[in-house]
Amino acid sequence: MVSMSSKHKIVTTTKKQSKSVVKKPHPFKRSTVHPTARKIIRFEETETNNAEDDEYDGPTNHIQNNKQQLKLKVQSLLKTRKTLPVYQNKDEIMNHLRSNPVTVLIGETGSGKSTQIPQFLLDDLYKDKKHGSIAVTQPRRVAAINLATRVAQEFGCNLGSTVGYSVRFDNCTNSKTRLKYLTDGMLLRELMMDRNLKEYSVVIIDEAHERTVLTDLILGFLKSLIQGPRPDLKIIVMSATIQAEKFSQFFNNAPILFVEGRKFRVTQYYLKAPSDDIVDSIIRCCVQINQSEQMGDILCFLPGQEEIDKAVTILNKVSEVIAKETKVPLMIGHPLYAALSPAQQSLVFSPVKGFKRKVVFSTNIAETSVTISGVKFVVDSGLRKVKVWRHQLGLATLLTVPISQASAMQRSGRAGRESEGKCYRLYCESDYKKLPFETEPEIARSDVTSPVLMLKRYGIKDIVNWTWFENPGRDSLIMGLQELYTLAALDDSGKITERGKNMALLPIQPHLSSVLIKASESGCLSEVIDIVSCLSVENLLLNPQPEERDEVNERRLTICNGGKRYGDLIMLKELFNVYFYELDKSSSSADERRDWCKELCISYRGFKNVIKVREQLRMYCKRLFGKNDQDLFIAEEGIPKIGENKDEISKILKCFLTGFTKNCAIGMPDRSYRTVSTGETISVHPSSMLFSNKSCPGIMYTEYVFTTKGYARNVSRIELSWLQEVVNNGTAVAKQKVSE
DNA sequence: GAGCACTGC
Repeated sequence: MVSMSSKHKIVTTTKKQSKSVVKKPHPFKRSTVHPTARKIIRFEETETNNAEDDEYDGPTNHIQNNKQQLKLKVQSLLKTRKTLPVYQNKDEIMNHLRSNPVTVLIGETGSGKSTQIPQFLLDDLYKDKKHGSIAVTQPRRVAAINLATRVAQEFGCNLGSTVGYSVRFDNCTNSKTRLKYLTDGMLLRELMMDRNLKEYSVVIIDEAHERTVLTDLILGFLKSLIQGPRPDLKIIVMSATIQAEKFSQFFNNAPILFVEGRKFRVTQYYLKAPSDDIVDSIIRCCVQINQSEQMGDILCFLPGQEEIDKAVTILNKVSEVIAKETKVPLMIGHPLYAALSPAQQSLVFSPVKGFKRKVVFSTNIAETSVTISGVKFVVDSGLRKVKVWRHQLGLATLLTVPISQASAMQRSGRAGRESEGKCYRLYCESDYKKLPFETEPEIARSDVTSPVLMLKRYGIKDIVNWTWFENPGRDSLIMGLQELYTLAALDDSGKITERGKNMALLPIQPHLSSVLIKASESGCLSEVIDIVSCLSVENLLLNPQPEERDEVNERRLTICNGGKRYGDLIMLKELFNVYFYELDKSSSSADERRDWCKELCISYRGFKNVIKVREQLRMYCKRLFGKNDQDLFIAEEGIPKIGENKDEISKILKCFLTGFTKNCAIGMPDRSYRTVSTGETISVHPSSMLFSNKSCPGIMYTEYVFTTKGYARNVSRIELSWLQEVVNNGTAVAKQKVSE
């Protein structure tokens, strides 16, 4: 038990799952777990696997049940609720929550904090006939939806009535909603529209320990609210690990409550000497587990796709040989990372049949976002990949770095969800002790242009001294402010401009917002919306396997005549046109579109998201710029053929140039490119349409990434005269704003 | 001739 100073109240809980309910597993037989334990884990799970995520496809017509059905469901669920640690300590917890404006609640996995506490508070609201509703924020969409669904059942209402949720593209609430689960991005958006959050009497920040940029921002806003216009607002910070002190101190030493969860013991094993080949070590470890341990699946954490693909290939080769020679289970290796198609991802959830053992090689995705049942052994490389933003250079670097102790704990915990487990750490115990306690928060290594714009939109004058939960640092903030000034979102005095206000409301990064606004002034909004939509969807263009790379490139080039000459932005528009107009107009089935995506190695699911983003952007543009359907739909008469219209292409690319003036490089006589900002050499990324085209006078790119060397991604050809034009106009805009 | 973790509006 954790000991804390007297100001902190400790709530211990009821008996842990006793050993007696877990039958001792027979060697090489899947261990049996007490049915109650399984139930709790399943019901309490706030996360879900990506297979379900794939099923989820935007606004859904949720099943409406009648009162009798709802009541029956409530009764059947109540039994399970009563076994939850939070439920059993209800009175003690509620006394604290009632008597303190801010409470930090540390609840381990399986404690029931995310489902039960909001309901207790809801009961209070009704009992006391109080106004206002409860917001519970989540870092992920799926979690918000699943929690709301579960809690609506427990509470006995239809989803979207008293209990509802709100995530991008899907608002499932009505005027009667009193308990709302929402992503932290959604709450920030609500804050922009209603600065005092007057709708709410309670705000709960769940999973605060993950320390996403958006969660950190919300914490800052909440503190300024309770110190100012909303002293009555009740705040509960929920976290899974021990960052409690930091949260407590931020909120003037708010009390900390501990609620134990239900989890099983995980034994740790370390290497005697450090490993120099992590893939080799991980394979050896799996083979060893397979030979000496009881049945149960293995989950391995590796830093990235490269190591994972390598490990899967080796394991599946080795495993077959070993299983033939000795009487051990056949190991089946599966990769798991975000860039895999949903179908490939879902393979990790299907249980293996027969005398086999599933081995999943995963990135960090399995640390929080995806839960795989049946895992009894975790093998941890102790490494992860992290994107670090260098604000001085305006460039992102992708580094492989050691994880933190908190992260190592989280990874090993994945072995103890259903029964006792084992965790093999492929590093020395002495090295473990040298690891940082906590992962560096995201905001400290991210581009803060967008957060700064949000604060400016909210009316914060002194950004550096704002109530930051974690101040990203003066230099980083000043770079953000400068960036916004160049985008004409701020004027000379640092005040937000009308343009800046619109930029803050658009659901895309500031640079792209700026491009969109320029496009609405230049009369090419419809085309630019299509391209921006493609750019804001991750993993739209997948990497072809090496053996089919040339073939896929050839196919893409055949379709994209404009892209061949003008680069990747125009290519995206050409691909969009085929997907949206040609395939649709020939009334082709979904299958045909799916095949087309497959042939070109494009994510089908990604394109569906592109359509959603496009719809949303069109709606915002109508509202913000007073555009009507005609402005937007004018290009839709007939099938647009962007590749044949030179003037149109220049117009579009010039719009992008206003947002990415800094991201340009000039062609040198030796055919290399030098950036306009620092004069450094930059290479066109080999995935670009312009990779083999060495004759551009200049290039513009939306991303500058350093891996083995500096690479420009999403590259377009530009004329040097355009650059001059835009720079002149840009200063003109800034000057005009000052004189206003 | 590269190869990139994860979210969110």
